[in-house]
Amino acid sequence: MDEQPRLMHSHPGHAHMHEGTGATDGDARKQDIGDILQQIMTITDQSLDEAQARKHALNCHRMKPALFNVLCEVKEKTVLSIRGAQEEEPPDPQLMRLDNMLLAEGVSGPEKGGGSAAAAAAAATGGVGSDNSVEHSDYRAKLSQIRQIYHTELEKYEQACNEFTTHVMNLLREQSRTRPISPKEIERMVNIIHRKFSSIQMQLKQSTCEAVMILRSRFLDARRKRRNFNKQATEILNEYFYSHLSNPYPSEEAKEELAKKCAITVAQVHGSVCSNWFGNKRIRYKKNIGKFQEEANMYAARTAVSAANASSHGSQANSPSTPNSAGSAASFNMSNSGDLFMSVQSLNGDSYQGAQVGANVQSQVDTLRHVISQTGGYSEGLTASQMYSPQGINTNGAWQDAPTPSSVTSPTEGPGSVHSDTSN
DNA sequence: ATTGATGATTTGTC
DNA sequence: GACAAATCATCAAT
Repeated sequence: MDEQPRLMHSHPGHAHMHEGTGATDGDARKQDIGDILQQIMTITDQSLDEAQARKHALNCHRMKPALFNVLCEVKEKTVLSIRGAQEEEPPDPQLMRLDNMLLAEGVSGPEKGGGSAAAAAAAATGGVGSDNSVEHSDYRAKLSQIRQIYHTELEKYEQACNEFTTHVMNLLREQSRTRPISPKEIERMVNIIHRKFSSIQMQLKQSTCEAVMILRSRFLDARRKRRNFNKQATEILNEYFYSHLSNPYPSEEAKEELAKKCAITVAQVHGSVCSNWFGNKRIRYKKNIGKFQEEANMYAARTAVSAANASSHGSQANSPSTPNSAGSAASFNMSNSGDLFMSVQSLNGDSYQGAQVGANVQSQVDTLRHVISQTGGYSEGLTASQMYSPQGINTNGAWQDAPTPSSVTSPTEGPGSVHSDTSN
């Protein structure tokens, strides 16, 4: 600013002739610019009170009502056209999809902290599948983290949206004093704002969905990561399987019981693991019985022992001298087993003695039958077909229609390379 | 690295 | 919904 005078005075004698006009003219212009700059510099200070004053002045202007009416008329015409162009847009399918997914994943939707806590507690007290439940809780922790972030962000957006909306509405209301603004227009504006914010929300939802998907792929899909059952678990399952060989379909309760006994992972929900196991076992056993012969013998023998021991408690005066499986099994000849079987049938059918008793005996019979078929394998087909009538014992023809253990192999040649199984 | 065993999932049927 | 069958994917021994 103070350069101007210096500039002026630095060349005093240069332009003699035009000194008068030129100097005064330039001086004035520069003074104007200076004023303008000054105004610009102070405009922020003015804007608050001075603008308010001006606005007030305008509102009080005598021409104002007339002008306002004119504006209203103009507006009337344009609003019509605007109203025509304005349409209700349906809910975005993309957004709906995201919403549904978030709901399904438990990110949005009702808080279920109590539920998950209860589940965790149950898993803990159940004492089963420590590693899997740990994995699961890890997953849940991550999920709830995502959930929390999502909610705080959403809330932030919501708040910002509301703030902005009220701000705009105030502004519009204020302006409506000087220019005609219908409530409809305000509403429209609010809609526009909401749409903008919802598009931001959609981005949030999108990224949340992505995060959840990644989490899923890292944890839940890792459920495919196989952990072999421990020996004890397989043993228990095998025991059940081979002692119910004629009908290896454990009931819900049985499955639950087995799952509990096996202490297999938390995935035992609804005994699905058991179902898997029995499904696999059935199919694989049936597919290649020879391969399972040894195992079958082992378990059959083992359960036969316990069965024999158990029954020796009662009327059956079996000497406890030899807990040898072969011995006890061999002690039953064919007719005997048949009788026993028949008695079991009648017992099952007639009496209310309690399901467990029947099932117990039944499993013993299964086991014994198996052992007998193994030990007395020399008379093959005849014995097998005569020994028990499969149709009678099981309600499910499918399993029994498949090759029966007794009729297929003899133990000596069984395990190794009996069947040239092209099936595998 | 290969391979058999095995738990889990998918697909189709009833 | 349960099951069988096929298939996938991993484990574990070699």
